Amino acid sequence: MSSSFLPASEQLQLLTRGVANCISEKELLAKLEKGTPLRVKLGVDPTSPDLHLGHSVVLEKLRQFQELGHQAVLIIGDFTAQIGDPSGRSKTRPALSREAILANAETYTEQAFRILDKDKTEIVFNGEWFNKMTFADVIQLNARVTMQQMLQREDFKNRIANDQEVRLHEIQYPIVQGWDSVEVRSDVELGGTDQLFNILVGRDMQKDEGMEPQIVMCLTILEGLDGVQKMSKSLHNYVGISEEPGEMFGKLMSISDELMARYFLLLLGEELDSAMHPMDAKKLLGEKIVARYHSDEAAKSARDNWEALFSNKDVGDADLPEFTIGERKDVLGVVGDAFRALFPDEAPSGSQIRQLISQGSVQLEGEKLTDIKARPEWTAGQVLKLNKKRRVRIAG
RNA sequence: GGGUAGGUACCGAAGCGGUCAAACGGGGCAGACUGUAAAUCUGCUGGCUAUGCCUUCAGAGGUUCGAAUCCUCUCCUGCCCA
Repeated sequence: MSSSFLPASEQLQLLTRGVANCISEKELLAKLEKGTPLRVKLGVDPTSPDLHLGHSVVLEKLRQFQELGHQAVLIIGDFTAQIGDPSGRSKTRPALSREAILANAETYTEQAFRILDKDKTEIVFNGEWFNKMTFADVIQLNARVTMQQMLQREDFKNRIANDQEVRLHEIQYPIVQGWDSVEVRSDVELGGTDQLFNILVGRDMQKDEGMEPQIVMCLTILEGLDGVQKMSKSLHNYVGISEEPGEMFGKLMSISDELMARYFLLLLGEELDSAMHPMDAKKLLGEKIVARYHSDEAAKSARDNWEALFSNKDVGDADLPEFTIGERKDVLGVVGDAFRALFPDEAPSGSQIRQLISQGSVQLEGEKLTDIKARPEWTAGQVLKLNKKRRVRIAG
């Protein structure tokens, strides 16, 4: 068994690549040298059903552990999700219903296994132990940490400094999450740098229980498409890992050059080739990421299609969703119908559509349609541009 | 429990009887310029069957020709004291 492991020092080198914070490498090396599979914990909150590239950074690291022969322990925080992780938050999180959490957990794991090796992953729900606790147990748990420790956290400190509320259940979060480490007897815990505090609490609790404390491994937080805030669904700056190839590629093409370099590093583990034209580099990034979650062919065609649409403006044979003109033939009606039919999730309001039209965003074969009441001759095969990202082909 | 400051659109924040769908900033969207980059300039940013109509300024009532603005009660939050 142990013979199948790479030498500990080699493993260490691989594992610490791209890691922002490791406490401590020395201890990790010692654990690796034992030659037995390590239990690597990753706690996830099923608060949002869609996994995106931001989550992928840490999942990729976990997979790396798996590849080296270690045991991944994925904790679904069905219980903790009801508290809501206050990390990096300036406000209290809304609590989720039990049903929503379970449904999210389902889609979450399904997506996580696009990255992780399912056969080498142990999945546990932390409700398993927390739901059994009595109030007395909870008090006991709370007795292990001090108020001062909890208040040391950035998030709380900031909120207090800004006269914003901090609710008591929120300061329970690190305690609860830390206890997970004791329950699963983790050797290593992964998380974003914003999880440092939480993970350290787990380490303390293990020590308290007489266990060998877990290694803390924090990965850099991936910025979202805006390049400023962290990638998150609620900020609408994310690329979902199960998004369509074209969608993925398009989103990645809209990022800034600066951010592109970060993505190369954090998502691909590569240094950006500065000799490359930024545009080409970005296309390469897009292709590689699409290839990772779909296929090489999908990546190639996403790129070709994108280039046809946006670079060459040769819309002729680009692959576009087809829209069949309905009852309404006026510009306002057609644009509204097209959004509702093909992009219902992002359909703008009537007023917003009016704006798109009057501001020249809506174009038929490159010609701006600025009159909402106009009734152009809609001909099959023509390309109607709705907004910056969306175009449709008029169906016959 | 006492005192005190507050609750305004996506966020921050003005407004304190009419000219308020509500200044300003951020964010977002759109156009020009580009590489669907950045920077810059410009416009827009409650909804609708749209030269008008409807619903908003924590909630419920009230005063008034007229309220985000005044009064009453209720709910919520910060800070100080206990």
